[in-house]
Amino acid sequence: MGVTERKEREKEFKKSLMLEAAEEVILEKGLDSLNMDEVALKAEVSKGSLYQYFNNKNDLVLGICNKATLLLNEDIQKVLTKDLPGIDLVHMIGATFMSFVSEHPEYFRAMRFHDNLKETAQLEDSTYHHSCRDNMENAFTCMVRAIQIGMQDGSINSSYNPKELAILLWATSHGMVNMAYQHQNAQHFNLLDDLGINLKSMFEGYMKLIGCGIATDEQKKNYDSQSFFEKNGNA
Amino acid sequence: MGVTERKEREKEFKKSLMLEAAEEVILEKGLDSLNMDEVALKAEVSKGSLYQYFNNKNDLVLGICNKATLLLNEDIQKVLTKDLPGIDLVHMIGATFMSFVSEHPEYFRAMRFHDNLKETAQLEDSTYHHSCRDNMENAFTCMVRAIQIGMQDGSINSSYNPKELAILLWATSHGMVNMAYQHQNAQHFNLLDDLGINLKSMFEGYMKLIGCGIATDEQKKNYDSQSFFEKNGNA
DNA sequence: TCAAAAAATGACCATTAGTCAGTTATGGGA
DNA sequence: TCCCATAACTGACTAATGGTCATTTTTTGA
Repeated sequence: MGVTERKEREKEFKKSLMLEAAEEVILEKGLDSLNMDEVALKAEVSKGSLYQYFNNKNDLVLGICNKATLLLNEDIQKVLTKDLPGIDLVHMIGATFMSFVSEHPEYFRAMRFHDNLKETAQLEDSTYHHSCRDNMENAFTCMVRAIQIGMQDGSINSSYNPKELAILLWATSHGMVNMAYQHQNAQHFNLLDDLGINLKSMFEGYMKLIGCGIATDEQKKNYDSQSFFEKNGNA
Repeated sequence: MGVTERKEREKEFKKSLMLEAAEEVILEKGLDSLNMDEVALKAEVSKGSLYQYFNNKNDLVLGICNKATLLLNEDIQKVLTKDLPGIDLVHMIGATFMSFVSEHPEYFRAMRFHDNLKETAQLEDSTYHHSCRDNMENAFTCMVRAIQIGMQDGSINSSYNPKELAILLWATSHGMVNMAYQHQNAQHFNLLDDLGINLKSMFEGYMKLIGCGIATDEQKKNYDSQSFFEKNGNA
């Protein structure tokens, strides 16, 4: 028969239409003023139908976050296929994240929404939570891989622990991307206003910073390489 | 008489009581489930009174953000009074931010709320918006000063533009602080779970990163020092 | 053609931000 | 001390919106 399979496909298709309607609303009015009645109207279904496909409003937004993390993860994985020194892969992963957010601000909003929900207990009743988390973990693993490649080919200082370094790069690049997002999307974000900003070259500045550091050579001997994580196994 | 002055003081005092009530609610239930009825109840005033002191719910949260930014700014300014090399001042400013967020998660939430509102038009009808912005700008200026001091005393590489470097450090340290916040406050934030984390030493890792960079010496000659901002004045 | 199952609907409910007409408290002048 | 004008306070009310569910419509397979 294959009826159930066909229904499943149709269901997924209808879901995707509803997600697209929601994305449009977010692009137009922002995530804060997303409301279910409007999504239903835009998707040309009733509110009740909407709730047949999504558990609740959070679930709907996490559905968008799921698309976002899938897309980002795909882009980042593609970077790892390139035959380049590890440091360049790290660079490209960061640049990929940067342009992803610039091109899809509504996806970044959905991803921040997911981060915010992590503070609450409401995450469990979404079908998308685990998928979003897995996608981001996968992307993070790509960063670790790029670092490991760099340590092997001699382009990245191998005195770091790869995963620990990945965490630092993950956190700092999120900070950069977030600032870029705000500069692009927030009317009241003034920090960069009195400087002519080119986001691409600001990111290059970031890469230079983590590449070379800010200390003078005289200072550098004061730094050592010990891990910043507690060792679990010792007394 | 001084009656109006006294009334003004009393009004400020009552405002502060209401803000404290709101902070308690945020600490207990999180910012998302903050509701005005509960704040009114906790502050032992009617809802109507609450709205006589604050324009709306956003205004109330920005009132907390105002306290937060005042406090943070005060802490950061104190750092600049120390007689230390500039690089150490930068270090201390970051560490100050880090422990501020760790000790006052509800204040950090309010600050993120403010950042989020910057994307909307709703900011104008808050009395606190400009104050919050000024406080953060002030803290940012402290970072610039610390960098300038470091360039003069030879502890920071002076090939950077101080303000541009401050922006990079501002963004990246926000990223670090945000990750630390999530690790401490979000049940569903798993990224650091399989590592024993000590936030203080993770921050040291960050300082080492921006201090020394990640590249090998061989790689470093590939970086140059050009500004990442467009020059405004040229053709 | 028909009955059972699945899907869709929108009126309805509950919560909560924000309002406002009416009440109470305050302060200064007679 | 009384009185009234002003300021402060109150909570019932409205509007908006997330979420539900009894009913209707559509689909399916015999």
